[in-house]
Amino acid sequence: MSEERSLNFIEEIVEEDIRAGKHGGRVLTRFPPEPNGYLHIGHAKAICLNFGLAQKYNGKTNLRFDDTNPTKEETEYVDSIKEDVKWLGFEWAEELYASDYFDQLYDFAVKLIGKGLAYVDDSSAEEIAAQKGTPTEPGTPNQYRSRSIEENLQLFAEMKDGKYPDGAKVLRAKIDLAAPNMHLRDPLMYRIKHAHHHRTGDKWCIYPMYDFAHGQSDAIEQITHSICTLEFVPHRALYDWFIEQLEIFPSKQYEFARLNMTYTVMSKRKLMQLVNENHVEGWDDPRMSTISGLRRRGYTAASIREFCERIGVAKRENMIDVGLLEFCIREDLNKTAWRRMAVLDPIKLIITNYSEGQTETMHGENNPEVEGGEGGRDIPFSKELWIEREDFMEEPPKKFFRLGVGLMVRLKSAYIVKCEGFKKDADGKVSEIYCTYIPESKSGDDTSGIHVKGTIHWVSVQHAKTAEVRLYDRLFKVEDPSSEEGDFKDYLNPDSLQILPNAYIEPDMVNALPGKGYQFIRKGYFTLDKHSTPDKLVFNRTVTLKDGWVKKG
RNA sequence: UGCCUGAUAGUAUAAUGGUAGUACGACGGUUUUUGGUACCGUUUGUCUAGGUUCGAAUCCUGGUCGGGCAACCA
Repeated sequence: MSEERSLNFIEEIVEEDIRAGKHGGRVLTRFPPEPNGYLHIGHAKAICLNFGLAQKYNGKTNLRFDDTNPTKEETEYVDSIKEDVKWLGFEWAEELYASDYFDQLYDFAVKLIGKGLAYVDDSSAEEIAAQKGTPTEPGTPNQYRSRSIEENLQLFAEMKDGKYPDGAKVLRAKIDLAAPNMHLRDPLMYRIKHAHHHRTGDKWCIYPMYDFAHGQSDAIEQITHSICTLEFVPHRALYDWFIEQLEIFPSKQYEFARLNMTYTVMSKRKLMQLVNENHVEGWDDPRMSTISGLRRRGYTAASIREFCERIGVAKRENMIDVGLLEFCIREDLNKTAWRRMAVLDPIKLIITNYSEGQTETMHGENNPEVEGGEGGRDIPFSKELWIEREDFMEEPPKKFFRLGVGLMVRLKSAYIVKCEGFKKDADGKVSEIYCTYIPESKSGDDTSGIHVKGTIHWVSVQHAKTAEVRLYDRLFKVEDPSSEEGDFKDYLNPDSLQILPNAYIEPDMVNALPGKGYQFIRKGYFTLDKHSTPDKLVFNRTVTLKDGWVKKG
């Protein structure tokens, strides 16, 4: 197959570089998360991009933790990030940390001071902000800007040695206070933070800023293509400036548009708020856009990779319909999930002409999408069955292919039945449905000659097992909660989780495997929740089946 | 008022001066022991005004609209 697939703009850059013999054709990318939260589907896009690029062009990818702010970073996050990247199916060449380079970064800073390109500033944060000017007015230099190299060297060493409290001094690059690009107006390189670092402990009390750590780390690792999101475009000039002045490996930064998805939020800050304020059960709540949440919900790694492939990579702002993610998981699960029957909202159906106490064993295949069905399982059948309440109507409309008095349906993998009547309880609610079955219509051995439009699922009352089933809906009521008036949490969907404590499942489901997807026929795809136990089975609905039946009138 | 970016069906994404294509969605149909799947079909698009050219989504100029930038965050 030589199916021609078009390249995205980053692949074009890489191919051009390879063609030009840049770096001897070597490709080395990196995925550089800050370990201050859990990874979400937006990170998955970056992961697939970075690792995918390396795979495609015989390169490698480093996993580098951008841990330059000790007050926000924790080992718990490091561990979850590694787990998520692995689960997505990628292997990094090296596991690295920006904090591994603190000594080297310190030397880089000394070098810049020595070149007269950095100075220690005693101003407060407010003063520095004020002196930076505004986008339309240039900044103004202060008295510290003209300190001698010797004085700067000494002061910076003292900063490192812990002689000053937090905020007393910073190290700044001496570039241009009138630069149109605000990031070039003498940006901060180091700040004092007497804080414990999750890896370097108390060794340091000064920590480099992002701009004086990221590009330098890229250069140290000899990253060829440093890919990040659009908000870093204005940082690129600084990225290049430091590399040039330091005379280190010329890594290049390229930017793509981050992923936005409808009906969710995609920033660690907001996701953390949802967790901390208990709007969700945790970072891995199945409604969260986190990788761990999607995994617990029943999404497969393959479906997420496919999603990242389909959304593409470009430089324009985008808002992806969450429906595309749902399409990807349905497409995957349709081919792999075993079919089972479960009744979520039960009502009893009694077959009046079926003998009391009689049972039969029906057979159902595991997966009709696969040749041979991938084997099958036995399904016990008896006089009393649970069926879905919505599969019966007292006054069915014209195209209702389910039950109503006088209507016939096929019970999946069993007999055709005809509805003869029903009973209501004291509240006027339908409590039992009465049918007769057609003995000649047994599945696989049907000589009745009868053809019905509808097939419904069922579970034998005396053989049914119970399970808790959790139905998830979108977390927010609006497409883009972040762009709405007021707080994004005002737009949370109050009905995003519906718990059904007593659903009936066919007995074979006690053998359900954790991590495997099942299709509850006609209801959707489900998977075992992490809190499920043999005594109390708990299933999460991953996604519904596409519903082509639109009620009319 | 400055600088940086971007603009192609509803949503994404191709077409790299030469027939505007693909996917998801929507709509309609065929098949079906899941109103699922599969298959077939239909629908809708180059922000705008000029210019260059035999020919412009693509190149040039002006405008319009969107996003980002003034954290001791990344």
